[in-house]
Amino acid sequence: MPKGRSRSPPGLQRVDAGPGDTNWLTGRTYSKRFFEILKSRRKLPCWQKRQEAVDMVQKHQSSVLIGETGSGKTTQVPQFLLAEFGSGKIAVTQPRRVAAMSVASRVAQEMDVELGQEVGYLIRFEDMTSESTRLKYMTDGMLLRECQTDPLMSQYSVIILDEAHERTLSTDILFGLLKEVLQRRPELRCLVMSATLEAEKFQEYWSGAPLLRIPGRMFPVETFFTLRPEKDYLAAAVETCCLINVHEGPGDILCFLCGEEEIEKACAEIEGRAEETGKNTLVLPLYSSLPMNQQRRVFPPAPEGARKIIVATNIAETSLTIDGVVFVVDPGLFKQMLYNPRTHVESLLVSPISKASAMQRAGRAGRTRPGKCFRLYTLETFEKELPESTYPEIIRSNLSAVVISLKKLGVDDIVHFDFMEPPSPEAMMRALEMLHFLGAIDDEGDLTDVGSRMADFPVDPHLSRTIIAASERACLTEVLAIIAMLSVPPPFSRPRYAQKAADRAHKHFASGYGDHLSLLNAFQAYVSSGSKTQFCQENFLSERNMKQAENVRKQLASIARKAKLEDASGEMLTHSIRRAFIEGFFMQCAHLDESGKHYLTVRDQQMVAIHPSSFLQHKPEWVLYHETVVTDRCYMRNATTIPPEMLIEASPKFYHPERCKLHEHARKILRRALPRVKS
DNA sequence: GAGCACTGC
Repeated sequence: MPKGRSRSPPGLQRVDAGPGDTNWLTGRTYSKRFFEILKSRRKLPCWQKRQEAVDMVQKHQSSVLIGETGSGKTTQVPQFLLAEFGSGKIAVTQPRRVAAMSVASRVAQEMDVELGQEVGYLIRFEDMTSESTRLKYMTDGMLLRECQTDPLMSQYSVIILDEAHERTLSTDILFGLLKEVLQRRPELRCLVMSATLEAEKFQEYWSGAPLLRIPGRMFPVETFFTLRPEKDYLAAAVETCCLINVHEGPGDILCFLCGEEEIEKACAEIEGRAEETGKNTLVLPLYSSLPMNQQRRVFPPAPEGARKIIVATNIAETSLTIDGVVFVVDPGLFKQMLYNPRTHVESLLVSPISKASAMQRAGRAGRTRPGKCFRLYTLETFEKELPESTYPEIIRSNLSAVVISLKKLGVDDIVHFDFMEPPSPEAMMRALEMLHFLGAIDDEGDLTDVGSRMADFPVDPHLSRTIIAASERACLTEVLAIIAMLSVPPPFSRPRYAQKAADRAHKHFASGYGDHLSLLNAFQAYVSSGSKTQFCQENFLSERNMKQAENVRKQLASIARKAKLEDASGEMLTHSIRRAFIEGFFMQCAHLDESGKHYLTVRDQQMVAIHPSSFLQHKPEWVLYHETVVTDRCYMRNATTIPPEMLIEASPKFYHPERCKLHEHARKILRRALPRVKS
C-alpha cells in the first residue's frame, strides 16, 4: 500500500502526476528525472489514446491494439493498464530477451522505481523480479514455461502479448492456451499488441475483439523500385551502396543481405570501391555470429565527414536498431528455415521477404530524419509476389517439441487445439509418431511417465529422451555437458586467417568415437582451465558459446536434480554415453552403403555424408547423427560411431536383421553383429 | 572436404 499522502486520483490519472504528487506505487516523492521523462512521454502518440486503450481492455476480455513504430505502445500501454487496474500483476511478453530486459529497465525509470522491484523482467537464466513486482516483462517462451506449473496464469490479471505480428512459436501456442484460460477466468484480460497489418486476422481469431489503432511517429521514407528484376542481387546491392555513397547526401546506409559469407564479400567490395572514389567510408558487417565487440561497432556515429555503411542480415530488421540510418538497400530476400515433414529434413533457403518485412526494413531509414529506401525488385514483384506476412513459425517447424509441451500442459486433443494457423495434419502426425517411437506417448496418445519427465527439459525431445536414458546408465553429468554443447551455436571457431591453426588446436579435443565425445572433451577442458578467456583464444573456441553451454548445462542439471534423476558417473563412459544417445536418436542413424562411399539413413534411405567439420577421420559402418543440414548435398552434423550390436540391443524392432525394413546390405552387417548382442 | 537466417525454453 502507498504510504504518505498522494494527491493523484485513482485510475489513469495516476500516470500523469503533477508537482508534489507522490509515487502511487511506492509512496515516495517523485525524482526530478521522473518529471523530465514524463514530459517526453506525454508527447508519444499512445498518450492521446490512453483512455480509449484502458476502456477497451476493461470492457472486453480480449482486445487488439495496433501500434505502429514509435507509438510507444510497449512502454506506455502496460503502465496505463497497471494504473487503472490497481491490483494484480501484468505480464508483457516479448519475442527476445534483450527487448524484455531493455524495455523493463526503461519503464522502471519512467515509473521512478528500482528495476526488479515494482517493474522487473524474467528471461531464461535471469529472474529480475521480486514479490513486489507488478509489471513483468518476459520472453514469450518464459510465460509458456510458467504455464507448466500454473496453467491458469493465476498470478496475472492482465496478459499482454506484444509483437504478436512476429508470430513466434511461443506466441502462437500462448494464443491457443489463453483462449481456454479466458473462458475459465472471466476477470482475466488479454491484450494482443501488433505493429502491422493482420489486424483482421487477429480480430477474427479472437472472435471479434475490438481494435484500437495508434499511429506511429516516424519520418517519411521515400521508396524506389527497380524497373527490371535483378539477376544478381549481391552485385546489385554492392552497386547500389556505392552509388548512394557517391551521389546522395550525408546519412548512413543499411544494406540487407542473407548470410555471413556474402556479407563479408560485399563489405570487401564496397570498401575497395569506396577507396577508389576517395570517399571517407566506414564499412561494417553485422550478423549474429559476429563477436560482440565487432557487433557493437555499428552503433557509434561515424567520424566527422565519414559515412557508415552497415551490411547486415535480418538481425537489423527487428533485433537491433541502429540510429542515424538514412538509406536502406533491400534486395527483398532472407534465409528461412523450412521443415519438410515428409522427409523430416530441415533446410535453410533463401526466400523472398514479406510485404510486412519490406515495410519494416524501409522504416529503418526514417528513425532520425526523412530517408530513402532502395528496393532491388520491381513494384510488380512487390505487389504480386511477396506474401503479406512471413509464414508463422508453427507451420514450418518440426512439431515434436510443441506437441510434448502441450501434452504436458494438459492439452490432450492436440488435433483440435485452437491454433490461429493450424499446422498440417502431416506435420502433426509425424510429431506424434516420433514421440511414440521415443516412448513419450503411449498407443492412446497419452503422455507416459518418461514423456512427462522429458517435457521438463527445455530441449528437443530426442535430447530429453537421451537425458532420461543417461540417468539410467550412470553418465548423466557427461551427457548433460554434451547436450549443452549441442544446444548452442558451434563452439569451434575457425577464422579465415587462421584455419590451419584452428584445426590443429581443435584436434586436441578429438575423440576417435566422433563428435559427441569430442564436444565433451572440449567442454571439460574449458571448465577446468584456469583462464577461460585465454583458453578459448589459444584453442579457437568461441567464448560466448562456451559460456552459454555452461549456462545451459547448469540449468539442465538443476532440472535433473529437481526431478531426482540419478547422477552417478560409472564405468565404461564412452559405451554408456553412446548407449544413452541411441535411446533418443535410434531413428537418426545411417549406415555405409555397399560401395563404402555413401551413407544411407535408416529412416528413409536418404543418401547423406559426414559433414567435413566432423572429428570422424574414417568412415565407420554405422553412425548416429544429431542433425542433417542441406546445402548442395545432405550432411550429417555431429556424428558418432555406433557398433551395430548396440543398435540391435537398443531397438530390436528397428535393427533386428530379420525383422527390420532396412536394405539387404545393412541387414547383412547386422546379421554378423547378432552374436555379439547382449540380450 | 565445406559452410551456419534468427529467436526461444
